[in-house]
Amino acid sequence: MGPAALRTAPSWLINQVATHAGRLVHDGFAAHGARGYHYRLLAALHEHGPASQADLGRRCGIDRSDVVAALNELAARDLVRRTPDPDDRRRNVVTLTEPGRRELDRLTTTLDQIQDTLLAPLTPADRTELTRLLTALLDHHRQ
Amino acid sequence: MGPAALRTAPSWLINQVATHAGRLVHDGFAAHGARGYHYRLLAALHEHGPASQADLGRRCGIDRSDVVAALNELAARDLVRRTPDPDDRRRNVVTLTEPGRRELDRLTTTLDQIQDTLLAPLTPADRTELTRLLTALLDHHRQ
DNA sequence: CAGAAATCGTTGGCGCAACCCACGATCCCT
DNA sequence: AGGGATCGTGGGTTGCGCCAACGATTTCTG
Repeated sequence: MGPAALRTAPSWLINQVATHAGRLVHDGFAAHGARGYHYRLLAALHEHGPASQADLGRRCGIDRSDVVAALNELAARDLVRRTPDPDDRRRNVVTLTEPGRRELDRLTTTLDQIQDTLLAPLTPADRTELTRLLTALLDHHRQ
Repeated sequence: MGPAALRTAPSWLINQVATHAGRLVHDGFAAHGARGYHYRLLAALHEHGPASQADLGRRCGIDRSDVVAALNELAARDLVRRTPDPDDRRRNVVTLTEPGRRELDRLTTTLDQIQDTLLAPLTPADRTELTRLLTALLDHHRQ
């Protein structure tokens, strides 16, 4: 699959692997009625505590407008609570609920299993090496 | 950017790097009025010669219906020619035109430069290693 | 302190990639 | 002669990443 001129291009390889990984994550999350944005938001809330929507967006690298939609869906399932911020009436304070924390745990478990599936063909040393290389790329291309 | 729980997950790292790479490719191709599908189709035509649309789709891993749209755009710019197949009237024979070959050359040059930009922080040995690891993942996840 | 500038939540939109389904036309195999 | 597969095409959907604009509010600043 894919022209030979591309099969050796790292940008192509990365894209293909990312597509496969994305399918795994998508399917795994879909079984819980969730998607990537939901997990990111729940995880960010769990790690740094309640935050405004704009802050959440910055933490997760999600656009403010997309945060709105994802939070609507999370709030509809009571995984998250939106409260007006008394100190700044422009803001909402978003809080992780107890069901939200449990759902996050389930999604995290799913995600861990996916890592194993994804990295199945690699030795532990190779996995470390891959992480190192990807991290180096990411750090460099992040200013 | 991104919850800490994700920052070490390979699926996340791969996705982030793929997003950066995708932006580079997108911008580079956009300067030529092209996108990923266009390049893939042109490259496949150049490598294996004329083909039916369905064959092209299989070569490139692009859905038949998406091949139609992309070929419409390529044909409108005379980069590709669609001819009814005399041996099978269901099929079109898609051919790379001379302008198409030249455009492919330009896109290939652009893509090569992008690889350098993308892999800038890695030593030659690291680049080889990254390619090896990604290829291993890709091979494994194709049954 | 008043007015300008920035921020926040929200709505609505765009593009790309990857899919799916259904149709009529055509071909292939029994 | 039929049934089943294949082909091109048109119509959708989803996820993710963006951008523009708006009214409400807060902060900065002159």
